Amino acid sequence: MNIQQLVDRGLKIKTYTKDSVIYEPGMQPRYVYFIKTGEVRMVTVSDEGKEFIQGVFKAGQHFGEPALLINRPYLAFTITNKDTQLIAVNKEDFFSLIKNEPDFSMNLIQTLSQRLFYKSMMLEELANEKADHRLLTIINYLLHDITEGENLKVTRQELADMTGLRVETVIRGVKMLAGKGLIKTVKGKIVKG
Amino acid sequence: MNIQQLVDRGLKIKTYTKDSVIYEPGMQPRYVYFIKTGEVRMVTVSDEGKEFIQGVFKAGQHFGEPALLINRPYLAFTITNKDTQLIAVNKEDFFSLIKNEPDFSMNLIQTLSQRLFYKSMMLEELANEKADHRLLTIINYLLHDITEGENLKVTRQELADMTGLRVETVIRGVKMLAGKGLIKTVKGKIVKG
DNA sequence: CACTAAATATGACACAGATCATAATTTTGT
DNA sequence: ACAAAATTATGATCTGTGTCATATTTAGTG
Repeated sequence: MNIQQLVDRGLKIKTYTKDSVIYEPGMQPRYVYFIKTGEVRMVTVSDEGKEFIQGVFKAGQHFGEPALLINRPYLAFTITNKDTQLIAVNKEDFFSLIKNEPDFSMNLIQTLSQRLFYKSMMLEELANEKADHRLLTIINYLLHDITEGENLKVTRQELADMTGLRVETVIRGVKMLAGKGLIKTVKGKIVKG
Repeated sequence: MNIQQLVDRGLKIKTYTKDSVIYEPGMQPRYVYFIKTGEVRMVTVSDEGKEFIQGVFKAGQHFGEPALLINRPYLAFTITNKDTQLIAVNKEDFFSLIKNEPDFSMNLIQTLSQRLFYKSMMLEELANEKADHRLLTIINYLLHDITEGENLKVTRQELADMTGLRVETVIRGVKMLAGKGLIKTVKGKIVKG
């Protein structure tokens, strides 16, 4: 099932401006959201206001399935990173997608597996590893998605919010890793290759 | 799909004694494991030998799907907590289960969703929260599975390995939480109610 | 019931990373 | 090309939890 097919079925496209909140912790889930254009981040926020990035979702992807499927209130905020168009698919329709479209079902299983893999990796890092190790792991993970010579389009703050560290620690850590030759930086940007 | 049906199909039951390693990090996954009897833990281990418990799986459950489904080497060890009987289902059979048994497929999706939920919760805790908060969160999570008056059958070491803390910190933390009346303990055991 | 092993407990000290303050650099918008 | 904003950078402290050492209590075994 892709976006076009959902549109063909007559589902409405909702438009959100950058930094809109789609849902927040405690809300009872009613939809799965398919992203037509734009990008969202899923973040949990501590009492002291510190953010942790649970995931980032882009055009063509969907989010919010787990809470809907196990019928539990959301744990996280989901917030648009850019102007974003979403299609909200209700519970009934989503369940029938799973039941009636084997390809979609298989795809969903693999998507969930991938997310589990990432979270397992990060849990190990947060539970057991120090700042430098955490940073190197995420950076290498993110470098997979880009080509030689390109640079990572993430700020130190975002790296901090993915690793549970503070910006200052990330800044010092990245500098140290670059010094040791474990990563390459150009004008502060982390570069692949 | 349940264990009996797998046996009926002629799949072999393999027996492992307590503390046997089923698979370890780096190995290429070939099977999904269904547990007939016993219990296994999935743990990642840091360079310094510190364990983190990624999950515990009991009779009737299966494990090892994500790595197989996305075709990536294991991140974790899986080790039996007791004498355990397993049925190893190969990739082909597992994929055909998903394709041909809609109920199994739906069930798997919900299982994966539940695991994601747990991991998201723990990531937030490890990234943003201090020892006491982490402890209270896990303890409350574990208390869900037992009835009033019963006590948690986990050691402080196991709590430590689930939260990324050290035993001593868990011991002090549990004592503190009990002192504040946030949890109840009897002879050191954490009791529900 | 005694003996042993495992789990819980407690104190003293060390240290990675948080926190706070302030500055330099790079990016963005007009 | 310039100003404002965002990001990166750096130094000085503070602090929660790790580390180490040793003791006490509880559980398990013949």
